[in-house]
Amino acid sequence: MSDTRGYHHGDLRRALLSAAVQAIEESGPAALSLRDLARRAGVSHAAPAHHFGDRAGLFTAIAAQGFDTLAEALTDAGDEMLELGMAYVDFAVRHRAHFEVMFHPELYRADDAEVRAARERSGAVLRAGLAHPSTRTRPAADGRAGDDDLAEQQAEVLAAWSIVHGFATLWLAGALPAGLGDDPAVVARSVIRHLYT
Amino acid sequence: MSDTRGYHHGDLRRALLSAAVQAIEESGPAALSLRDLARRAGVSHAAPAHHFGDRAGLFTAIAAQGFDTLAEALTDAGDEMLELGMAYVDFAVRHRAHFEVMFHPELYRADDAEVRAARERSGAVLRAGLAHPSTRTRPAADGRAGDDDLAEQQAEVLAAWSIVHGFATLWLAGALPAGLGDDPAVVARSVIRHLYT
DNA sequence: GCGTGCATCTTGTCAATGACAAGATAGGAT
DNA sequence: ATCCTATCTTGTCATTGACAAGATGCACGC
Repeated sequence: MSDTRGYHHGDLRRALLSAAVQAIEESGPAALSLRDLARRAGVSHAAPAHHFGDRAGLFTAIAAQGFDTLAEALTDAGDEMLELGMAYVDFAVRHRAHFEVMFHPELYRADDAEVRAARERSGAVLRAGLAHPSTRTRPAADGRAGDDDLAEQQAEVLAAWSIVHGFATLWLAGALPAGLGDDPAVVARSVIRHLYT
Repeated sequence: MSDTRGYHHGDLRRALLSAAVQAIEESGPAALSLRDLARRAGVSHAAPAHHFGDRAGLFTAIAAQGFDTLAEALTDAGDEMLELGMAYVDFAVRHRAHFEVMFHPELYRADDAEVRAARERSGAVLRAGLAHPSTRTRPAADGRAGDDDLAEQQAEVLAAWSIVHGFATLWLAGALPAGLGDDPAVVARSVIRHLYT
């Protein structure tokens, strides 16, 4: 029952999460008020506490959901660097609220089990995709696979992650100069390509 | 007089700014409390309002100060891409509080005159440095300087800005995997180099 | 059928906060 | 000396997060 009437809401947790995401998209995580959420859902001011404990608990749930969705989106994107990067930016823009919460660990309990698992999942997809031979800038032609190569590969993942994360963050912050159009994907593509000559 | 006693503080505005920066470094901008600042400075709870109006006013002052300091740091870094990028990351890490406020425009009045001027200053330094011929990946060997070239150059600036901003953000968020050491400069250098083969 | 246990939600309360209003103080200009 | 005004204080209000205690009703056992 997804009905919202009566003493028992029926699906309050989901309703609160959804309202929270919408509220965050409107005015950012800092402005989120538990009492406002309760009002939006039509329940009493203390109802959210039962499902999330406190504010940090709510953000923790959002972060977990976000890392899960990100892992899914990256998986669907395949293992080409360009597509992976585009998927990352696309996720950030389309799930702005989740994205902003995920990378503000002071808002939630980053050591929460669900969050850790979901984060690890998305991290693994990212690393796997970026480590794929076809996407390497230098395909390790010398055959050696020593420590240098490992460190090099890690730096490569970091560079790729940095550029897409940076672009997404700057875009969301409205820090980029005007005149780039309103489609982040178009700009992102030409930016990401710079990492591979 | 930098004394803090008596009815008139003497240098309250500066003291509040300094206390705010320290508080933000400790627990992030969201946790900042004007009343706590007042307590730290030893003044009444309403004293900050006179100098900054409201919370957004305080953040506006911090953002302006931040863009100013950034412009200075980038200017001192010269016009080589690698050094510019390192300076950007260095600024973010050493002035974490300013950096975090600057790129969260929902916290302050982004259209404030001082902020706009300071932001424009730092943006100009960034663009100038990154547009410097010696740092271009492809030095426009064909001689043509058409629209494509302009767009290309802009995308290059965006790519450079994105990678350093992304790295700094991820580092500050503690999102990067452990085992990278504790010196962001070392890692940043090897990350930034990926943008130029 | 029918209690009963427990998750779910409510009401009530408290300290902290941001914002605003009105008044006190002092440093400096005339 | 007097006033003027920036600076700071005291007082107040609505809002919020957190907590405590109680109400409600669904599900399950008998």
